[in-house]
Amino acid sequence: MLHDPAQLDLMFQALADPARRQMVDRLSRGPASVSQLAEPLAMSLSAVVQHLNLLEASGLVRTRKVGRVRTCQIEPKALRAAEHWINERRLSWERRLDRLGDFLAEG
Amino acid sequence: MLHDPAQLDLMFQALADPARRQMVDRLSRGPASVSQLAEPLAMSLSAVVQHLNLLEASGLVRTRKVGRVRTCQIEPKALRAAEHWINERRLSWERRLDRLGDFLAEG
DNA sequence: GAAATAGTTAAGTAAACGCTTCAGTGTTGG
DNA sequence: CCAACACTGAAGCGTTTACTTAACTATTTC
Repeated sequence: MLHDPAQLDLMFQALADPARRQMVDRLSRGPASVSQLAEPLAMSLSAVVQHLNLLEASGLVRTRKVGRVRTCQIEPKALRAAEHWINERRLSWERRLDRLGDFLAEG
Repeated sequence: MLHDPAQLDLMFQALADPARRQMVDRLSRGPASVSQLAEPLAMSLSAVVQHLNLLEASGLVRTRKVGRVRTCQIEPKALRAAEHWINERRLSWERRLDRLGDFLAEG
């Protein structure tokens, strides 16, 4: 589910925006309400909610509403999926370089 | 240089587009010319060049022109920087969960 | 040196994005 | 019950993005 390309697409798109990365950064230190997420950002609460909805649609953040406050959490599994995508490509490249090195050393 | 927030911004922005990720994926298997990068993509060569310029500006890809062909390579250091950003946030969250578990286990 | 190749650049366009404001909804405290 | 609180949703607006086409440059090849 997490490795499906559409979800990956949403995740990388979500991470592309500085405000959303700042929100993820804040959430990495612990859960927060929408207002708490909004506090350090120089934009309206409404804008923050829109960013939050994207983050949630991407799977990077899970939220839960109790009473009138929506509490937000990071979803580490989703972060790991994005991490993994990058890691695989980098390793693929580095392994290729290693093989090339071995080949040249054999000469 | 690589951890400067502006560069990180460019990297995540570059990775946000499916076509550009496909190009990175292709390059993870070895160097390629612009035309080779373009071949599997359903868009004009011109569009591919524009994507490539973004990838290069972000630091994710390095290119070098010899004669009339521009050869492209992945820059693993840049991939690692993006990977690292995500990894730090995920670990921060997971460490927090661990401490919480320890605290509850102590009771 | 003419034609094919490989890429570049500029201009234009439609759609997506990131925001704003404003008018709500549901929740809680006094 | 009513005011403050914590969001939510829709409409609108200027900017950026992802393309396109077309005209161009520089290099090979024949």
